[in-house]
Order: sequence, then structure tokens, then C-alpha cells
Amino acid sequence: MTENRDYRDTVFLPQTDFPMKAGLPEKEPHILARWQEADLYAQLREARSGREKFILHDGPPYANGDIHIGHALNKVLKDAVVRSQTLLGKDAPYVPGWDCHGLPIEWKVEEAYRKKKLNKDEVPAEEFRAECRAYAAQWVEVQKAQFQRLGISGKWDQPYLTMAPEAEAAIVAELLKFAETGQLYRGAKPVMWSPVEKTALAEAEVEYEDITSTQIDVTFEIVESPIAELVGAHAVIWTTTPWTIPVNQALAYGPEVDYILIEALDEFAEPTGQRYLVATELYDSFRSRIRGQGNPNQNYATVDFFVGETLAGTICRHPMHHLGGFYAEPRPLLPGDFVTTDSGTGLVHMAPDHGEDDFALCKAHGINPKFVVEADGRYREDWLWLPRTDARNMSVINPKFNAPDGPICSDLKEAGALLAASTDYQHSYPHSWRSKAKVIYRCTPQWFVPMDKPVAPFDYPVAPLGGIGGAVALAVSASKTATLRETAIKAIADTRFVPEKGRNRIGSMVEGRPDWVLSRQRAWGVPITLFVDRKTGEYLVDPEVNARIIAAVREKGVDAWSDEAAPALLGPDYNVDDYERVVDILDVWFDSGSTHAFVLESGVWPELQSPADLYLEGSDQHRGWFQSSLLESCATRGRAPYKAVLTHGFTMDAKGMKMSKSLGNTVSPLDVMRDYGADIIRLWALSVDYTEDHRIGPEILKGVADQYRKLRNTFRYLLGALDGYTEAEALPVDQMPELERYMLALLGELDGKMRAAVDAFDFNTYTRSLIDFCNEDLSAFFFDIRKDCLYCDHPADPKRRAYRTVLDTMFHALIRYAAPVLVFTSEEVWASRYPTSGSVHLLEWPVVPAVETDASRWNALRELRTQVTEAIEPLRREKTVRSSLEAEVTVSDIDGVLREYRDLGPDFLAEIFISGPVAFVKTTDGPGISRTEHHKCGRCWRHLPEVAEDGDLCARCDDVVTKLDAEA
RNA sequence: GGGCCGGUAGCUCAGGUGGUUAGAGCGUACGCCUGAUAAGCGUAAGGUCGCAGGUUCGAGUCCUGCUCGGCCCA
Repeated sequence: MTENRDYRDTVFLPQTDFPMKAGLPEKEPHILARWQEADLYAQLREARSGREKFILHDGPPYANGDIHIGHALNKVLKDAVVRSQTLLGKDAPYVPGWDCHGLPIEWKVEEAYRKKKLNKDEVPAEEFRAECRAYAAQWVEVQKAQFQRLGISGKWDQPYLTMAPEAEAAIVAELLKFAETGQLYRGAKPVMWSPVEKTALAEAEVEYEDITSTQIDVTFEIVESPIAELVGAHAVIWTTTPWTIPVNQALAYGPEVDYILIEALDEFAEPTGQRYLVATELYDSFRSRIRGQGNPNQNYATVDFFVGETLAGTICRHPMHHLGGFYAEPRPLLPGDFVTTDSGTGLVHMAPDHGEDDFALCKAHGINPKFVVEADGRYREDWLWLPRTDARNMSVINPKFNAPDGPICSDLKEAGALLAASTDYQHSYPHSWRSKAKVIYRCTPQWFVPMDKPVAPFDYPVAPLGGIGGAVALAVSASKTATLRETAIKAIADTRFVPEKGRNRIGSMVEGRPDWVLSRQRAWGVPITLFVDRKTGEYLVDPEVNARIIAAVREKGVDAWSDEAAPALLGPDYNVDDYERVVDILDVWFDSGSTHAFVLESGVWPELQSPADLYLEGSDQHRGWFQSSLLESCATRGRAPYKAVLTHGFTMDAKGMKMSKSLGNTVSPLDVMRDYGADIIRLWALSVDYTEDHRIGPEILKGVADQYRKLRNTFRYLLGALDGYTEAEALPVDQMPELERYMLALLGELDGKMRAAVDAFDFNTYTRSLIDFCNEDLSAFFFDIRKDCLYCDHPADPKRRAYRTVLDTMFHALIRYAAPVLVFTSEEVWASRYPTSGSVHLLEWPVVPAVETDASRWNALRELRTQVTEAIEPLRREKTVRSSLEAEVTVSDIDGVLREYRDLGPDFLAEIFISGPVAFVKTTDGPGISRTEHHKCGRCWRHLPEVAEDGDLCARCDDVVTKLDAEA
């Protein structure tokens, strides 16, 4: 051989068209279009028909606005669950849904009205609701497209909407089940109320502004007390809402607060007999207010001190007790934990009609609201003091009404009960977002679901439902009654929680929650379809009437509940004039709490079933959907609507801070898809620990993109290395070299991890295990070692065939593992190898051959390999050795264990080390390295003794090239 | 303010029932290869395990307080 031939042509390099660069933002939409064209979701249903089902029931997002990162995380997790269960061979249909009723949509529509100078109240309710419906429908379409772009697989052409008439009818049917089992009652509750708009307001509709109010100090004469010296003294209360004094029903003290009894002194420092009770800590500020009333020298003598709790049993009378009736009733002093010494007098006047603390404390002591202030903010006509008919009556939020010279203060002064009044108190006060007018707390009648009323589950007639919501759980033992709270707590115990801590979270909430307030004074929602007997106040329970109501709603939607329709709904047996038609709508949580009924049970989606295998939402839903669904189902079916509940944390910014538009630290999934692609968001969502709050940011996304590239290149290598591979080349496992058998064993180990991760919904471990395997076991170990074999051995060589057989097995396993995560890329990879064999997502969990290997031997061998590469490093640094193939290695083999590796094949260790020849020595030292004296084979670049000159062929290559030349 | 949850290398995460110098992958730096090449391989540096007390022979791991952050309430 006189000149060196270029052997590049005789080397089998990986060959593939699969590009290294992903270009996901451009590529993904095309892949998505192909799926939609082929209706992949329908194909999947067909393929899994008859299999064991796995039902993930979708919690409906609110149909308003573009999706945010929280939506993306939630839907990707759901998709990963559905896809991984599908991969296991189960039939896992996914019907996405939307929550469509409710305030935020009402607002948006109202806002549009205002821009057009229209008044909502002048628009017919039906028309207004139609606009809300259209608004929601439009956002459903937008979000649908965005979710699909994320690669979420589901029945997008038939989602469920809470505003669909069938859904509205089913929700009504569920409500009527509560009515029929006596699980509804009308009570009262203070709500934020705008007298200007004559409507209740939600917290979010209220804005706080600084205002200056009248502040007054009012005395209540103590008429009874276990403490004798208090009788005849006056308890002093302080308030900034004088208008609530006419509705006062009690006083509150702080059990832990210290009080002082003082006596006013006259100008000669003589006692006047006027004694007042205030909190010790607030005595100074109280006195300065009195002095500010033109009594700059007013002094007091201390009479005694009391701890709050000793005031129990003390009773006052109202300053206007002379009016008789309501005002002559006793005003007890009640213990209130909410009483502080921040301001006022440490004694708080209680008007259960107009404060939450007031309401709760009074209710606990059997004192009920009086509903004195009407919707327009004026006292009602029959009220004793300042009734509507009084010329001085006006809206209670009118500053003049509350002024020191206004009717209330004037009358109090006349009664000798006004110690001080001034118009200089600055504080923050709630105003209507819309009208900017002040709002008040006002008690209004509301509908409740009792948590602690014993009911006999299922022992009641059920309205004929005609298919919608008709599937009611079979009656179980009706002999034992249980409260809703008890049933719910039992259901929680019967449910699997992932992570486990969710059980405690929802459990403590259900244990402590108050009765469920169902009613809202709103327009866009499902009506509380009850007729209330005007005489008895009882709501009508008649299965036939209920059936008519349900049928009407199914036909016309929520508009079916109207005054015009009332006679027909009631039917001939009732006189419409005897009944009040309830006009409140349902809390939207009742809507979504009923989805299990109208989605899982209705038969509209026959592929679904109830209870669901899994509900999966953010941790805020412990108070939301998880709970409303639980309560709704427990009240009507006696069990939870789910077998398992999975909760995820919230996505924070890169620093762990909450995202907000005002901070400008939001990350939009739409932007990430545009810049990186949906597969990157998916890989991110499935890499983080979703059980806790987790982060996203530029650095994190860059890291995720790196991980993605590694996976992509692994597949690219597999595609290239498997170029031209067919079944005919496959070799049985028992004919494979030890390395191949070891790799198959590792794959089996990985397979076990992946299955366990799917069962635990632990996608973090799932993706990590996959990536680590690609990095450590494949790229840095197996692929690297077998590079020589792949490139240089003859295609028919059993070793090369074994290698490619294992690569093929690896490919088929890894592409399936990757499919639920990298939905687009896995399809791209699959299509690159199998352009005509359908979607990768139709495949099932890989069958991995069970192979036994000596794990401890391989662990020791890999440890030795690490030592060898470490030992080569210094020689590389000094440039003695460049490629590891130039390194000759001696390894210690005192006990002769390594010698058995020789049985594993010629040059076995050199192969594993990717080094030059390996020799055994009897020392206790680590591996020894020296530069080889052998020449470099011109084809495989290994340094071997038979190579006479650099560029000549080694024996193996000579053999291969000869064969190839002959075959050519 | 209350209930619940969390804070381990630059990033993402492991660290049964407390026990040798706290681990992995990625990234970074440096080097090798130039026949996976905007790829592949190797080596190295990086952590007072949020802070402070306490229990213990010994604590990332148990207790208390604090701090920061989160969800839900008020």
C-alpha cells in the first residue's frame, strides 16, 4: 500500500433527514393541522374502545380572556395524565369544558354598554343575557384554539359549557334535588349593598377610598349587671355610621380587654353622678373627644377597673327606649373576639343588619336582623324611629343624615345620649366601582344549604329528569341519617389525594365551613327556580312542577324562568298569586359543582362515566371546585364525584414571586409558544415539582430548551443509526453481547420507573428519568462505546446487528415514553422513521424484553471506567494523549476478577473504556495510562499492534473493506 | 390578623424511620474529538441545606421562634 486510501466512504455514519434544529414554533401548527385533519382524537377512541376506562373530568376554566401560564400548566398536566393512561392502553376520553356564567362576564358586557351610553337596567334581561352568552361563546373559541395549540388532546368539537341549555336544565334539576330533600333554607346575611344601584355587590366590585365621616360617641345606660356599681352607669360606644344606631340590638366587649369605669367631675371637681364605661387603653382618646366638644376642662375620676369577661350578663337599654317596642328591648353586652383597642371606646355597638361581625355575634346569641333599611337605603315605612314617612328620612349614606346636626344626632342629643359628634374622622370606606357612591352592609334574605342538618340520603322522590342529570346513585341504606358535613368528611376519607396533603387542606375547610350561600342577586346565571308560599314562607316541593321547570329550562335556557312563564310552570293546581317567584340566581360554584351530573352522568358524552377517576386542579380549588363538587355530590348522591384528587401549586416568576400585570413579571404561554414552542412549555410543566409552587423565567426556559435539545438529539442519533434497519437484521437477545444485554436490562429498569411515575402522576420523575437515561446511559455510555461498532463493523456482523436491534428496541420504548410529554416532536420523530404508519399517539406502552444481567458486575465495571477516564485526563492536559484511543491502560486485577471479562469478548475492556489495549497488573494502584506505541488504523482510528503504519488497516477493517469491495 | 404549605449548588430536582467528606442532570469554565459537528466525550469549580435557638454523642432530616414566599380566609 503506497498511498493511504480515504476510507470515509466505507464507514457507516448515521444518516437521517431529521433536522437537529427543531423550529417548533413553525413546525407545530402543521403537525396539529394533520392531527385535526385525521381526527386523531376519534381514532384514539376507536382504538381504545372497550378497554378499561380512565376518566379525567375537566374542571372548567372561566370563559374570559386569553389563557395564562396557570391554564397552560393545568391543561398540560391533564393532557399528560390522559396521554399516559392512554399509553397504558386505557380508554381515557377527555371532554374539556368552560364555566360561562357569572359576574366577570356580566361586568364586561356592562362595560360595553356604558361605552355605548346604554344603561343595563333599561335593557331587557333576556337581551342582556344573550349578550353575556355571546361574550362567553367568543372566549370559549379563543381559549379552545390556544389549548389545542398547546397540544392538548380532547373532544374539542364537543366540549361542555355550563351555559348550554341542557346544562342549565341539569343544574336546575340538581338544585331541585336539594329542595326535595329539604337541603335548602332561606336565611339572611349581610352583603355589600349599593343603595344607588339598589343591588348587592361582590367584593371585587367594591373599591376603597379615603373619606371623612362623622364620628359620634353614644351612651347606653346599663340597667342590669352582675357588677352592682355598673347599674346606672353608661356604656359608651363610638361609631362612624350614626345611621346604624336606630338598628342597634346589642353591644360587644372584648373578653381580654381591660375596662375602666369613670365618673365625670364638674368645674369644682365634684362628682356629677355621670359614670361611663370605656376601655382603659382608649380612655385618653375618649376624653379628648369629649373635651373637643366645647368642654376643654372636662375631668373624670376613676371609679373602678374590670376585665372584659366580667361584663358578661350586663344589659343596657337603647337611647331611644322611650319609643317602646323594638327600642324597649334589652341590649345585652356580648363577648366579641373582634373587639380591639385600636380605636373607638372598646365597646362596639352591634347592628346585625349592617355588619358581618355584628350579624355573626348576634346570631350566635339568638338575635336576628330586622331588615330595616330598604334597597334604596332608607328606613322602611313602619319603622318606629325616623320611618320613611318622617320628613327627615333620607338615604342612610347621605352625609346630611349622619351629620352632627342631622336627625339622628339631634334626637340622640335630645335623649341625652350623645356625648360627642364631629365630622372629622378620616378613614378608608368601600364605594361602588360603578357609581362611586358609598356602599353599606345590608342584611338580605339569601338561600343556604345547611351543613349540619341531618338528612336521610336518597330517601326521597326524584323529579323525572328525562335523561339529563337523571342518573342518581343507587339508594343505599336510608336508615341512617347524616349531615352534609358528615357525608362530605366521609367522602374525603374515601378519596385518594395527590399529594396526600390535599386531604388535610380540604378536610379542615369542610369541617369549619359555614352553610353554603347559594343565592346571588345577579342576572347572568342559573335561576334558583323556587316558588315560595307567600303565607308560610315555605318553598313549593312538587315533582310535577319541578319536572315542568326542568323541561322548560332545557328548551329555552335560563330565560324560561320568568313571571310570564310562572302560571304555566305552576300548573292548574296552584294559584300563581299565592307564590313568590324567587329571582335570585345560583352561585356559579353550584354550576361547576354540578358538572359531574351534566357531563359525566348525562349520557350526552356516553364515553364518560361517574364517579370520575380523577379531578386535577390548582390548590385554590380546595375551596372552589373540589369542594363545591364534593358538597353537591354528597348532598345528592352521598359520595364524592371523584375517586382521586390531584392538586398542583401555582406558577411564580423566576424569583418565586407571584406574577401580576402591575409588576410586569408575567410569562404568557402564548409568548413562550411563539418563541420556543408548545413542546418546551410542556417539558417545563412536566419537569417542575407541581405539588408545590414553582417558577418560570428566561433562565429556566433556556434550561428546559437545553434538555429538549438533548432529547431531540438522542432521537436524531437513533434515527441516523437505524438508517436502513429492518426486522431481518434483528438478533435474538440470547445471541447478543453482554453490553447489549446489559442495556436492555437498564431499559427494563427504566420502564419500571416510568410505569411507577405514571401511576403516581409523578411527571417530574418521569421526565427526569427519561432525560437522565438518554444522557448517562445512552449518549455518554452506550452510543459512545458502540460508535466504533456502528461505523466500522460490517453490516452483517452479529455484534453490529445486535447493537442495532437494541437501538430499535430503545427507539420504540423511548418514543412512547416521550410521546405524552413532547407531543409534537415525538410525532415528528415517528413520522421521520415511519412516514405512513399513523400517529405515534395511537401506540401503546412498550413491551421491553426482560433480560437478566449481573448488575453488581456492571456497576463495578462502570466505576472502573470512570477511574480510567479520570486517569487519562492528566495526559490529555499535557497533550501526551489526545484521543482516548491513544491511551494504553493497565488495571489492577489482584484477585483476577477482571480476567473473566476477557470471556466477554476480545478487547472487551478496551471497548468499554474506548481506549487502546488494556493490560492487567497485580498492584493496588489505580489505572495506569501510557501513550500507545501502536499505529492508527486508517479506517477505525484505533491504535492496534497489527497496524504497521499510521493509515494502514487493522485486521477487522481490512476484512470489512475487503468484503465491501467484493460486494460493490 | 387566622388556617394550611414551602424555602437543599446558577437552574431543575434526589436526599426511608436523625449517623461516614450533602448527591444527580443541566448550565458554567477548561480540555479532547472533528466520521452524531450550532453535535459528541471528558475534567473541574459551585452548597454556612432561609435565619436563630433547642433536643441529641450526632440534625438538611425532630422541636420552638423568626424571616421570606405562596394558596385560602378575615
